[in-house]
Amino acid sequence: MPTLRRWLLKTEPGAFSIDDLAARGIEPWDGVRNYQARNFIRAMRRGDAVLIYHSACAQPGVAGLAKVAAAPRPDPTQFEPDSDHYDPASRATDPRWTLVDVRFTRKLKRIITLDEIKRLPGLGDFALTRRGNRLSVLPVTDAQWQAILKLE
DNA sequence: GCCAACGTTGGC
DNA sequence: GCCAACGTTGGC
Repeated sequence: MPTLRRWLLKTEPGAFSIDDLAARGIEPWDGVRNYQARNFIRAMRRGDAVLIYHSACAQPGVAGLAKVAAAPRPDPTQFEPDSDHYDPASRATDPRWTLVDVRFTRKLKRIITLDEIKRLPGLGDFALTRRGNRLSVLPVTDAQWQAILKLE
């Protein structure tokens, strides 16, 4: 039995919020165009647990929980000329960008804010609270996961 | 809307 | 391969 891992996915709620994910059930997490984030996506496995994080909004923070619904697969939007995420340099024989399908688990009772998370002691090295943090997909340790959810 | 951080691009 | 310019992210 492989170890299930934990991740954090950012989304701008103005574009796609936890409520949108709740309504959709499963959503292909497309449009990630950063190599470090992509490499984390490629490391994901079906069943991995995910924190859904609202960014670039009035109250940045963790809004809900989800799971990786299936193994990573090529992001089809990279081949769609009309897509904002079109990448003319990507080849079908060797797709550059990858996505996972994300399944809604539940919405938190309240937003656990970035400010609260920053104040947590003992988080260790955490990409979310690192200076200049811009990664939209990042790993979460068991200890970080538990410390964050304990705030709910 | 501002701006710091930081990834990417492209001239050389 | 260097590095300045540029674009994007995201907190505030």
